[in-house]
Amino acid sequence: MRHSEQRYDEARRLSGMLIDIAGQTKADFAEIVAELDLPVHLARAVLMLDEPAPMRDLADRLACDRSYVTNLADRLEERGLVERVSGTDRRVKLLSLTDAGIATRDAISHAVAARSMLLTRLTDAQRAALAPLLEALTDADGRRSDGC
Amino acid sequence: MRHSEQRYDEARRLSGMLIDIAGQTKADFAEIVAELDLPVHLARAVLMLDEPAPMRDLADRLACDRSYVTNLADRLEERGLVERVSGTDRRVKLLSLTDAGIATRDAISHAVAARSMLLTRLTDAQRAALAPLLEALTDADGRRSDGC
DNA sequence: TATTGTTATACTCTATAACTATA
DNA sequence: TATAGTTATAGAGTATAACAATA
Repeated sequence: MRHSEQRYDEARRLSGMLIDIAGQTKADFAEIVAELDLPVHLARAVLMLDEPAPMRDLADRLACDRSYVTNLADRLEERGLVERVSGTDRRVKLLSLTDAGIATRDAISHAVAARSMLLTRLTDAQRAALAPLLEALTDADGRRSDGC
Repeated sequence: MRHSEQRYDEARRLSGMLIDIAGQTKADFAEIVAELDLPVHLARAVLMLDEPAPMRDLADRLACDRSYVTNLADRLEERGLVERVSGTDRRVKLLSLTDAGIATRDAISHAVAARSMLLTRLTDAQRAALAPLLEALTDADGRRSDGC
């Protein structure tokens, strides 16, 4: 089983690095938004609200339950970052960024741009080489195993 | 701020892919070990026990509290996969794989080797190109942001 | 006194189920 | 009847604090 062990070692080494790097990426994001006093989930929701969106859509995009989106929306509203606005279908509530929410979103964007490991540690050529490899690895099914 | 937005978009796209891929890698691992009826944390601990190790070491390597390692050890022991053996320092207990534990570890290894996305979706040349990019991204500090 | 492992407990995160209002 | 959001609650996962034994 020598061959299988070599294959295992290579897979373990690479996937270990991938998982570490993704973990670092998440941790960097967490650190950036912690300075804005935001838990990661709230920050992710803010970034998703480029356009006002039904809470149900948020639940789908974050891959979590509607009840948890209610929880997130409550906390975002307490902080004055979003407002619930009614849609034409009166069952639906859209989450819409307030001015403070827009400012927060922009602050997150700029901080990520300034500090991302992907930008600070790789040259343009390296990033150009990385992108197609990641695309090859990305599941065509669009299976999102991330999220909640 | 046009330039900053472009940088942000590129960082977001790449880090999104990285996080997705790492998530898929973790999900694949979870699926493999679920077939062996093992939660991910127990499986990770089994893979770490190539050599018998003090519980404290496990806590460090898994980046979680000693009390949680007690929990993991209890569950691994219930399944007959590890034994607690005393070290020369009688405060210390080493976790040591039983024969069943060794068989389980090997089963995990082989299944990972057979099914890893990294091996099935990338050519040898692509993996060779990926490795140095991941190394460039890997934190020199060895900061482990993964774990518990 | 400091460290290992254990116990009991509490907290965070997230989901499930039941409910209301609207379609 | 089915869907959007809410509420109350429960479960998993993990940490904290206090403790016993040993160094």
